[in-house]
Amino acid sequence: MALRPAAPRGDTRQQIQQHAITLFARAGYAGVSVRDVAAEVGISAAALYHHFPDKQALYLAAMEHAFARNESGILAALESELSPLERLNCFVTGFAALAARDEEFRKLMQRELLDGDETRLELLAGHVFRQPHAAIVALARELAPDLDPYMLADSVIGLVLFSFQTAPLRRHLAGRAERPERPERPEDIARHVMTLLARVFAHQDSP
Amino acid sequence: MALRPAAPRGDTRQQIQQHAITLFARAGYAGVSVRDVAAEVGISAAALYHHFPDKQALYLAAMEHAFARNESGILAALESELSPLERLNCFVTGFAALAARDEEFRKLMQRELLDGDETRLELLAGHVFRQPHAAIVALARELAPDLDPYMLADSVIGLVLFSFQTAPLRRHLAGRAERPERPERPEDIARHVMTLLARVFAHQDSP
DNA sequence: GTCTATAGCCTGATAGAC
DNA sequence: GTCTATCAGGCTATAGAC
Repeated sequence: MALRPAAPRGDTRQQIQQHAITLFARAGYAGVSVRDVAAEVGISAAALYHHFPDKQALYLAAMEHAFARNESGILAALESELSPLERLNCFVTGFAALAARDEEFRKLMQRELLDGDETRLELLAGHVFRQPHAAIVALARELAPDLDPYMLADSVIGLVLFSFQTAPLRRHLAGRAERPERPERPEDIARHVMTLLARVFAHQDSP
Repeated sequence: MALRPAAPRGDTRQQIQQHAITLFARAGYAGVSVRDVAAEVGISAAALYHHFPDKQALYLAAMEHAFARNESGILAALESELSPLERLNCFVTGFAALAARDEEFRKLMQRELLDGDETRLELLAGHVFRQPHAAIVALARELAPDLDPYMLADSVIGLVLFSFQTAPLRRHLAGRAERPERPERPEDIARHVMTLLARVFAHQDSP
């Protein structure tokens, strides 16, 4: 230790990626300039171009980094030995926690759904959605064989994510007096979603 | 008639708004230049500035136009004299049809949820969400008094919208062989959502 | 690996003729 | 109401010194 001056290592590239994630999540691809990212890192734009060939490559690398850092956590909950409903609960709880914890990740997903070309959608699918989605489809088949498992899987993910998407709109919707100022805790969202889903699955068990 | 040359009236302003909606929905505020809009309309950028003081005002006017043109349709379904569940069904069906019919409108909503400042979120809430949301909250209170009506209202809207949001991701998710090529008809989405919700509400009626 | 400097283009916005 | 011409500044990306 103490061999290196003060802060940085040879990881300028990773630092750039990290700041790029922050800015791209906040303002989107077109809303962020290469200069913006460089300034945030504390280097010149020319220096940044030493690490990435162009803006597109920087963006792609940032996305890959943002998606990869959440890859492991999502799937784990779905692979345990618990009962189907308990596995679903683990996923919903974990996914809500993730969406709350890594807002940049969530916003980048939303932006890709709007702007992503085939390359970037494939990146998003491969790193984030494909495996959990398949696992939830399988779960859906077990829990509600009479429903379309694909649509149901979409719905599960959508129920969790939409609560976060609409968060900025909330205070414009309710009468402030009537609506208590809720901090939108991810546990509350997860519990709500699981309440709905439990009823959906319970229905056919006692028709 | 035949008093006017060929096509245009004094509605250049509206034509600009219409093309602005198209472009802003496709690429977002930062991704569209004033020149882009002008070119699409077939006039110069300077001419456009005769109708709007600056880009921001153009964007706001375009949003207002896009939101206002869908204002009336959304609420109607919720105000009929049908039973609560039937009213909900009318809303879900109508909202899904709207989301499918006016993709620009849907994308602009998504973009505002990501980028909207307080002014623009208030615009979105006032024109699109406030009244239907309140009506669904009231419906939720009737149909499931033991659930949080606000979260439930969010969930209803989210269930419908998320299916459209994730549409571009679909073909990257499923094994093509396993997954039939579905054109994602809004009726199918509405029926699926209502199947889920009917089970949610049925549960307490026969516990 | 970082800098300054700069090329070449695009941007929002304006001036003034018609 | 529309145009051409233009401004000042920002953009991506590169060149070349250190």
